Amino acid sequence: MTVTIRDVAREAEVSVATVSRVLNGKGPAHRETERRIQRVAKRLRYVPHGAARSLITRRTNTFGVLLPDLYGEFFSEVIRGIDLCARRGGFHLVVSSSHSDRAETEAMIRAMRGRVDGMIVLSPEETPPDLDSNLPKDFPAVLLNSAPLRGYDTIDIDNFGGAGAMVHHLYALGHRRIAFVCGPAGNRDASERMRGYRTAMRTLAGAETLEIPGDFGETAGYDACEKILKLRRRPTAIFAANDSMAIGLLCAFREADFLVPEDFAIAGFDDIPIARYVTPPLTTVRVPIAGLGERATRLLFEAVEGGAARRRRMDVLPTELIVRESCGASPARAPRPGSPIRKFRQT
Amino acid sequence: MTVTIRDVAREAEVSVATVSRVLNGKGPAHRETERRIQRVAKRLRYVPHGAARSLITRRTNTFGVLLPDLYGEFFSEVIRGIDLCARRGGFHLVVSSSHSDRAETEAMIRAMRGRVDGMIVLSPEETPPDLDSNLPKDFPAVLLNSAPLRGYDTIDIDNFGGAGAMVHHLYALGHRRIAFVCGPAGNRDASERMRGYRTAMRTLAGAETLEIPGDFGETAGYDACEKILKLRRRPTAIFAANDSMAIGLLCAFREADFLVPEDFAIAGFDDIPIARYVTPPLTTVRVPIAGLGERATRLLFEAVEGGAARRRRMDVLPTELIVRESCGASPARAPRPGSPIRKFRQT
DNA sequence: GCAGCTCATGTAAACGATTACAGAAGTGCT
DNA sequence: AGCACTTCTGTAATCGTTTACATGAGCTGC
Repeated sequence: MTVTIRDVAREAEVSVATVSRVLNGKGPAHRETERRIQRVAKRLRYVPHGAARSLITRRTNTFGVLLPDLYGEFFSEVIRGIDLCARRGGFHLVVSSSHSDRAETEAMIRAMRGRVDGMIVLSPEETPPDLDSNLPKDFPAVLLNSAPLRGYDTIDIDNFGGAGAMVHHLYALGHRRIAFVCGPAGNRDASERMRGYRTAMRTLAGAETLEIPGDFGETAGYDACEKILKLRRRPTAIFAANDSMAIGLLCAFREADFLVPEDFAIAGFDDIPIARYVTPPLTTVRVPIAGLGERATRLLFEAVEGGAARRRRMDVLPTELIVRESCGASPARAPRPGSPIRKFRQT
Repeated sequence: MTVTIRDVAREAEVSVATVSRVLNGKGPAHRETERRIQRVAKRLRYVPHGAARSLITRRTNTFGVLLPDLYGEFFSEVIRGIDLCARRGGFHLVVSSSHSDRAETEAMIRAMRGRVDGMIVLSPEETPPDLDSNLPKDFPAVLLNSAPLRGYDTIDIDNFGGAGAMVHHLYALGHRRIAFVCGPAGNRDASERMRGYRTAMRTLAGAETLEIPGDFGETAGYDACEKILKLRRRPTAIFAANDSMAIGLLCAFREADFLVPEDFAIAGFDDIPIARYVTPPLTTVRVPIAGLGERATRLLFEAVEGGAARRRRMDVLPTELIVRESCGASPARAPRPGSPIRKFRQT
């Protein structure tokens, strides 16, 4: 049906071995034969069959990436980091999202065997998927945003420290009633951020805790606003467990005609690219998202080359407090005289 | 090295054929044998080799997706649509971004042969990549956002019509000097949108055209603001060729203490998810982004099943004008009395 | 005139699965 | 007994490559 190396060989009146050698530039070949083979291959539109090739070479030059979901800027940035680094090493990517169904996730992992040389698994769940029973022994894999798992490299973010830093920042600005909009239950990033929030709040004199449920989506932030406005004793600052929810909050407060940061300080977490472009620009905790993907990929390259004996790594990437305007702490800008916003500020 | 079906067969004291049958649930098998094989397979951590399997079955259950770049919300939405539809049909995805280098793009296309059953190629360039010489004859492929290419299904967006609709909307709001922030040169979506802008402007009495270069990135929008403020004769409305640039504009005008929509009306194109959450919510042209991916995938399924004889399709998806607040035309909301924003509005 | 070399090419064995076909064993029926 | 039939299992071909090894031709140098 489709044209194979045999067809090229027959047409060019040589053996398949010669065709293979010529097309891969290995071994010696007569100038004339070479040209003939190239010409025939082009005419027949011959494209080598990847599966067949990687079956014999035991190399796919491909990495697998397993994500919980492809939605949102966070994941797209992670993939971007991975892709950048992978292509630099001449590798392709198989991306699969698993929709947080455990059985499906593990089925996907199995399906990658023989198609990829290594995997990056982004598993935000509290307990990482069972790689051991779904992958051959010593299969190179790196876990992202995950609890450590023996036998595999893991990369984690300092969610705990980042959340603590943000709480201290808000406290230093004079806020005492600081609400926290939680992430989804069972999500490790979410629970670590919450733990950071709680721990920090406990150490601060006069700090009043308030936790509002959420799920990392813009809508959850939007809904949280309503809940907050119903309270008798409203918080003065709201710390969302991620930027998407913070943006939802921003939007909701604007619609309700409240001002940020004057009426409420709002902070996020992640520093997704859009965060600096919203109004007001979002104070947040920067997570080196693309860097995360890049580092994972580098580790994976090491794992693929290093073999089984290699020592596993367990990195925790630092986060960084990014102060913009949504909490009222940015360095004062001089308003253009006579601009409407100036009057507004004087109100 | 890694465990194969032979190892399982040997350990379970049966032939490889039996192991294959049992593990795939095909053909009859003794209860006892079945259990034994399952047990051995689990103990040995046997995972079938994808390449080997798909070599003989001539099925990979995988689609390839070729993107120009993984950056930004647009592409992540497209992939999401594709993924959703593909997984519904039990298919995986190989995603590759090609960084707008033609040679690399075509190398990627070739590399997919034998690894995927079909491809979706998102080629925003003016001239689509040369699929014919890089794919076997009759290889199923769908082109997205592309000029029609014979032999392949193509899906396009009504960029021209959408841009025209936006211009008419702005004109109807009283704007006459309407600037357009262009997309990157050589990009088809960008040039079609520009063509729509120009054509519409030409038909409208008193409309003054102004074109500012751009590249679809937030920064380009940001920079466009500066250029506009330097003009003696400033436009009253600015139509950005995509939402990212519109968001950059929003941010820049806010920093320069101008008001949107009071001082400048700003419109975008795409309706990326974040567009309704920025301040003010962005008036834009909705492109059914995820739907685009979904439709492409459905076509691809058809192409894979339908074979070569199948008639190729050439769809153009409609766009929709989404009126929010960034052009001042939204249905008036009643400001909460006494809210600071109210005073501000009266200024 | 032949060993020894290089160069160009062919032969055939992998790689790890699936599956058509055949064979063996058991059962029921005439 | 013999036959047909079912049920289970094994043998071996196959998918499309790569590559170790063999082969043969042509050359050099003695």
